[in-house]
Amino acid sequence: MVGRRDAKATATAAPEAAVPPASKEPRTERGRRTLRAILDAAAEEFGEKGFHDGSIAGITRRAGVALGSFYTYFDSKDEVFRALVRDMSQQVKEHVGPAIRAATSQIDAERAGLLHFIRFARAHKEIYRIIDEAEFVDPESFRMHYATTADRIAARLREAADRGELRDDISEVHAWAIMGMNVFLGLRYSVWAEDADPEAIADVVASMLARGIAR
Amino acid sequence: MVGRRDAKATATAAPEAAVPPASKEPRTERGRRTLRAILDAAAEEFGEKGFHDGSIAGITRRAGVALGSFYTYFDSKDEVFRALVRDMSQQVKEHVGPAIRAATSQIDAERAGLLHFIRFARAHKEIYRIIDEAEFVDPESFRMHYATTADRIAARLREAADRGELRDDISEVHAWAIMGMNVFLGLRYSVWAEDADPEAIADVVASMLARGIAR
Amino acid sequence: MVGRRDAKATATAAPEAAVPPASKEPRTERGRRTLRAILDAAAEEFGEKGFHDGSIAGITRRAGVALGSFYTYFDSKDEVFRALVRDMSQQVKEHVGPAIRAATSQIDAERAGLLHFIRFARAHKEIYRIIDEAEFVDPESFRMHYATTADRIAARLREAADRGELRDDISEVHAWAIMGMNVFLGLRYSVWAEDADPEAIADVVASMLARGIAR
Amino acid sequence: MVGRRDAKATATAAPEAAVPPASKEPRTERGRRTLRAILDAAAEEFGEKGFHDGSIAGITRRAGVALGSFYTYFDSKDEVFRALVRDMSQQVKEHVGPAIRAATSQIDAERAGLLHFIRFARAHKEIYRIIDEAEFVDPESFRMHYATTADRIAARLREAADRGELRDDISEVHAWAIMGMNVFLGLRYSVWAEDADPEAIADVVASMLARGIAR
DNA sequence: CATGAATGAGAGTTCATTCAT
DNA sequence: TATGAATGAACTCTCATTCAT
Repeated sequence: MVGRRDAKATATAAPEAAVPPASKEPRTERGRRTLRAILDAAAEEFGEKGFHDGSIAGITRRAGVALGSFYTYFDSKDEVFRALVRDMSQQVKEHVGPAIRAATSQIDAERAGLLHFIRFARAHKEIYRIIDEAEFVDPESFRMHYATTADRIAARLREAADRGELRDDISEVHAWAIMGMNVFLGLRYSVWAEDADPEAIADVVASMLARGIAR
Repeated sequence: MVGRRDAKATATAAPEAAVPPASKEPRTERGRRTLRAILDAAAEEFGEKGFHDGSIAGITRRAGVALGSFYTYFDSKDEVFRALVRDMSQQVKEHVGPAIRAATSQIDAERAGLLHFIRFARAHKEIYRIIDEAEFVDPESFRMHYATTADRIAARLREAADRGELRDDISEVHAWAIMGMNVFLGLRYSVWAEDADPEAIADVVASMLARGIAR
Repeated sequence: MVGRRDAKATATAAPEAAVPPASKEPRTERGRRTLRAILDAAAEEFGEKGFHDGSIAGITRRAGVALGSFYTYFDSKDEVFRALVRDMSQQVKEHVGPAIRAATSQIDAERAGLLHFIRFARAHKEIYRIIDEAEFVDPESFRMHYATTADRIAARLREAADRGELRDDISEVHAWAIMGMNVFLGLRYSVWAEDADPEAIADVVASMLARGIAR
Repeated sequence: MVGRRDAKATATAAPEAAVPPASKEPRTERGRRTLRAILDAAAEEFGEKGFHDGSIAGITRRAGVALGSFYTYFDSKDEVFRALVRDMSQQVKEHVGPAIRAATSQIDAERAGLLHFIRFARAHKEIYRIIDEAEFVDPESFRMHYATTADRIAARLREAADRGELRDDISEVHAWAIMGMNVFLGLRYSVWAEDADPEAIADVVASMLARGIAR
C-alpha cells in the first residue's frame, strides 16, 4: 500500500520537490486554484486526524470539490501525504534558515534556529502530526527530512569550528543532539502547551551550548 | 520478541499498568501462556508493520492461536497497543535506571543514561515504531511516556544542582533538551544504522554537557 | 425471576413440553439447582435484551455458573428459548384459567380473563419480549401458543353459545378478536404504562362484549 | 445502537417520511434508481429472513448492486430497517384510510378498516415480520406505529360518539381493543392462512361491534 | 476538468459451541 | 458435573480508487 516508492524520488530532480507530481500539474488557472485548495485541505485533514484516520473524502469536503477531483491531481492518498511532508520540510527550512544566517556568532545562530523553530511550530502545529507520521507512512520522506536537516546543522557547525568559533572535535553527533533538542522543545513548548517564553527557552539552550551544565 | 514479561505478567504487582485489562486476566496456567504469546506476537507485528498495517489476524497467526482467542485477553486492537506502549516504556526505565543510579557524578549519570538507552534501542528496535506511533494511536500513553521521562530527568538534575554538582539555573528545559538529544541519537545510531560506537557517542555528549561546544 | 417453576420441573407430567430436553434432565439435586438458576437467568437475560442481543455468556453470568455448564442442560441457545416460551405460555394459562372457570356468566368469564391477564403481564413484563420474539426465533412455539389459546377461547365461547348465553353465530373469528384485544390491552396497559385501573379496563371491554359500541 | 433518532424526522417535512437520511439523498437519477432497488430488496430480505438473519450482503445481492453501495444510502443496517418500518406504517395508513373515510356509518367505517387491512396484509405479508420485529430492533418506531394508529382510531371513535353514533363512554381502551382485534385477525387470516373470506370476517366483527356477543 | 455513484477487498469484532482439564 | 479457554465462521462497516456522465 505504501511500499511502491519506486522511480519517483529520482524523478523529482529539483531538491525542493515539485509539490504535485509532474505528470499532473494543472494547466489552467482554475486547475491551479483547485490544486491549492486540495493541498491546504489535506494539511488540515491530516493535521487534525492523522494519515490513517484522515480520508480523501474529508479532504475534498474541506476543499469544497468533488471526491473524484482529487485524482485529477494526485495518484493516491500516499502521494498527497508525500507532497505535504516535503512541503512542510521546505517551509521549516525557509522560515528558520534566514534567521540562522543573520546571526553573528555560531552559538547565537543555534539560538536563533531554535527560537524561530518554536515560533514556526506554534503557528503550524500540524507539522508534528505530519512529519512524525511520515515515519510510518512514507519512511523515505521522513529520513530525507531529518537526514538533510542534520546535514545542514553539521555543515554549519563544522564551518564554525574551522573558523575557530567552536570546539574542534565537533561532529555529526553534535548535529543530531542539537536537532533532537530542538524537536523535543518544540513538541513540549509549541504543541503541548505554550506555557513558556520562546526567547527564554532559547536563552537557556544557548547558554547550555556555550558552556555546558556543569557548575 | 520483547522479553522478560515474566515477572510482571504474573505478579502485576507494579501499580503502573496491568498489561491485560483486569477483567480479562487469565485464571489458568494455559491462559497465562496464551496471553504471553499474544503479547510477544503483537510486539513483533506492530514493530514490523506498524499499528495500522498490522492486523489482529497477523498477531494471532504469529502467536499460533485462533483469531478469536485474541479477544479473550483484549477488548480491541487499540488495547493491545496501549498495553504494549506501557510495557515498552516500563522496560526502558527498568533497563536504563540502574545504570544512571550507579554513576558517581551527574554528568556521568547522563552519559550512562544515553549509553544504555542506545544499547537498549539496538536490541529493541521496535521501540521507536511502537512508542512513536502512539502519538497517533494512543496520545494519552505517548504523552505519559515522555512527560514522566522528562520529569524523572528534571528531578535528578535538580537534585544534582542542589548538591552543587550542576549549574543552579537548571530547569525543565534542560530535561527536555537532554531527552530530545537521547531520543534522536538513539534513532540515528541504533535504529537507522549502528555505525558508531555507543561509548564514543556517549563521550561526545557527556563532554558537551560538561562544558558546552564553544571553544 | 420467573417464579414457580418448582411444581412443573419435577412433574413434567403434562404432555406440553418438558422444560429441559428429556435427554439432559439433571440427576442430582445440585444439577436441579443449576438448571433452575440457568432457566431463571435466561428469562431475565432475554426479557431485558431480547433473544439476539442476549447471550449465553450473559445467562451464565447471571446464573453464577461457568459458561460451559450451560451445555450440560441445553443443546443450544434456541433450545432454552423454546423452553422459555413454552413455560411462559403455560404460566399464563395456569394463572388466567382458574379465574375464567370461576366466573358465573360468559361475559364475566371474558372479563376475568382480561383482568387476570393484565395483572399477570404487569408482574411478568418479559412475557411480551419472549413470546413475541418467538415469531422470529421459534415460529413453531409462537404459533402453538396463539393457536391453542385461540382454540381454548373458541371452545368456551361455543359452549356458552350452546348453553344459550351467547349469540348462536359465535365462531373462531370471535375468539381471535378477543385474543387480539387482550394482547394489545396488555401491551398498552401493562408493559407500556400502568396508567389505568385493570378493573376499569376489564369493565369497558366486558360492556363492549355485552352490547357492542353502537348507541 | 438504535437510539440516535436525530432531527431528521422533523426536518423532512414531507408527510411520506424521508426514507433515506437527508445527508445521503441521491442527487442523480441513477442514484434514485439504486436507492429504490435497495429499499425494495431490504423489504424482501427482512420480510423473508427477519432483521437478524437478514444481511446487508443479502440485500445488495437482491438489489444487484455492490455491497458498498448500500452505505452510499444508509448509515447502518439499523437505519434501513427503521426506514422500512416507517415506510410500511405509512403504506398501511394510506391504503386503509380512504376506505374508512368513505364509510357512511361508524360501524361501517370500522368494518371497512378491518376489511382493507386484511386485504393489504394478504398482499404484503412482510408487514408483520417487519413491524413486529421493530419491537426488538427499533422500539421507537414500533411504539410510534401503534401509538399513532391507536390515536387515529380513538379520534374517529370520539367524533362518532359526539355525533351520537356511538356510545358516549367511548375511550382509548376501545381504540386499543379494536386495533388488537384487527392485528390478530390479520395475522390469522392473512399471514397464517387465507382460509376465510375477508368480507365475512369483516361482517362478523362489525356485528360484534354493533351489538356485542351476548344473546 | 469536474462530479459523485459504484465497487469490493479487507479488517475488526462477536459469540455460539466445543473440549481439555 | 463444572470450568473457562479456544475456535472460527459470519457479519458489519470503511474507504481508496475507478468510471460513466
